Amino acid sequence: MIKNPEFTYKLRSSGLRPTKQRLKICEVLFNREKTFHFTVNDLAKKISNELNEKISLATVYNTVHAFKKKGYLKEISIISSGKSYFDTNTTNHHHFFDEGTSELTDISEDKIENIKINTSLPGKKITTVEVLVKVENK
Amino acid sequence: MIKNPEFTYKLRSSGLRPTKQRLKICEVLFNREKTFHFTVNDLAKKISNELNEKISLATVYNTVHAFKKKGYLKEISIISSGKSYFDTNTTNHHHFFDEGTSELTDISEDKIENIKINTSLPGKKITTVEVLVKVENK
DNA sequence: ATTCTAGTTTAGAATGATTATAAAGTACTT
DNA sequence: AAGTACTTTATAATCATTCTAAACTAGAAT
Repeated sequence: MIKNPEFTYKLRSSGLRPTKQRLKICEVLFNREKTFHFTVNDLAKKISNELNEKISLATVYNTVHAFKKKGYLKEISIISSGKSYFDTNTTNHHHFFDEGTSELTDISEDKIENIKINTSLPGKKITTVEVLVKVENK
Repeated sequence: MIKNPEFTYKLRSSGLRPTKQRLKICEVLFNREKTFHFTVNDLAKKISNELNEKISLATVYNTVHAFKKKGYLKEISIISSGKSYFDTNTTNHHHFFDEGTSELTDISEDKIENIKINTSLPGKKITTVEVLVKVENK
């Protein structure tokens, strides 16, 4: 259980002012055992449940992005710019994603060797395994 | 090079009326050698370049969804519902994605055996490899 | 302590992708 | 040729996200 002073230090040492909004967001995000997966909206809701005064949605957005830039958060998902991508290749296959150009290229299934997953979720069965290989210019 | 009569048949046989809009969209999507990755907007632009009369954007959306439902298109990306997901786990790791509940669960990197990719893109280097394991109820 | 300044927060407007609506049009059966 | 269910369409509505510009505040300088 990390406490306030530590968050203050953490923020300050990365060049972010430890405002009360940011400290609160730290508490919500990092005072937990398990990983937290969330959308900005999830987070905003969680905050307003735990707090009397509210933090502006814009601030939550700002903070999440600031934390991401400092490496305290990772953005999951691959192409998540509010657009859906479609593919005329409906077979199981994988993708290269060029981080510079945002271009996708197919990787046919047989180019990636059988993926062994040594863990499982109780009561669930696997439907698909998708690999995304992110690339950038050499 | 698939021709119009074949698309007409294809559509009809899956219960979709072969309207001229759908036939045009078929041409744009399926008369090509390489896989086509696109957003609805990309597709709409491509159509209006090749066509005098325009097809309404709503129709392009409708058609893409109809084709997806029939299995003629695949939606790429993993979580692409116009939201970004963030993760407090900033280490390299993978995910289970529950298609029923949309929940994400981490898979730590050591639970998936080293992935061999027997292909490459010229001039590019790999930065990350992400695996998404989609699951559903047994 | 007070002042100053750059960094922050905020409400609300703006944007962009997507979905909903409901009226007009069309394919296909009879 | 007519009827009906399926389609298309323009436009409005919605939702996530970003922008804006004014008010606020942390920490440095005085």
